[in-house]
Amino acid sequence: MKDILSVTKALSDGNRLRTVMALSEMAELCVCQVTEMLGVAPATVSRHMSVLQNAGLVESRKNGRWVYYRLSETAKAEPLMTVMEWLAGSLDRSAEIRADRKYLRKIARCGVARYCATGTSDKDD
Amino acid sequence: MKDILSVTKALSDGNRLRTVMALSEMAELCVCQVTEMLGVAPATVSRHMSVLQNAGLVESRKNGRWVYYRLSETAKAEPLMTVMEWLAGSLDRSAEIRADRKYLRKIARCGVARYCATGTSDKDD
DNA sequence: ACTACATTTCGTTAATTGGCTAAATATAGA
DNA sequence: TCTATATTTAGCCAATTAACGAAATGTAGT
Repeated sequence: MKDILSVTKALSDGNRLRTVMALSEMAELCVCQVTEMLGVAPATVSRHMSVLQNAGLVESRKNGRWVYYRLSETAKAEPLMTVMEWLAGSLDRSAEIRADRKYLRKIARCGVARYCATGTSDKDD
Repeated sequence: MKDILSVTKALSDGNRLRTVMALSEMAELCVCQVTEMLGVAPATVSRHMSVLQNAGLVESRKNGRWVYYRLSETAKAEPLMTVMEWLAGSLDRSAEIRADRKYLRKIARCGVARYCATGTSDKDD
């Protein structure tokens, strides 16, 4: 039962839910992008990602100074995918998730490295 | 997003997860049966049931002194059912859930009213 | 080696939560 | 009405957790 609980607990936090939804949109995100999206401290994001990773929901890939997270193969495989799809379906109507999506597209446009290096935020545009 | 969070939060506690699994087995259970199964105070069970009810996962029916809880129609309808099935599939291999099932059959045998009235437990048989 | 930056780990704090007991509420039966 | 039982609510306490800042770790470039 512990395995299941680690998954349901991982999905029981709003910021982690937003992150999972973002990853189902963007395929891959580095910590600094998620940090920007959520508007919390990098250390906080790092802990959230490790919770998601321990639950088996995401996998990571290191590239230089950056660590990219993506939905895990397990999470994309049945039957966990049905859960993800259910979340996606229900959350499509969420204003918060919609705002995240729009913002993520903006982040993606300026490129990860450039964004991280400058640290500038266009969130209030 | 609050709706989704209320569901994932409801499922992020071990005792509530055990209760949901029990309800997917037994169709209906009164608070005292769940109390016996979980081995916690009745007040604690009552609070757990209200969390599940607020999340829309269970519905209740009052009969005399007893309140029976069952999985809600919403919970049994798609797409939430896929989540429940996923939980069921994954938890089938859980020793804790198996023990609960066995114990619930014993509770069911002696009848709800009789069980609640006597308050005797056969848990250690 | 030194600097700069991304990420993680550590230590602390405030908020949340699951548990209990006690008290309140509701119902069945003497 | 009075008693017994089932459930809920309220109040409290201990454990968990999400957040932060500071410090540590790791990597790229000078």
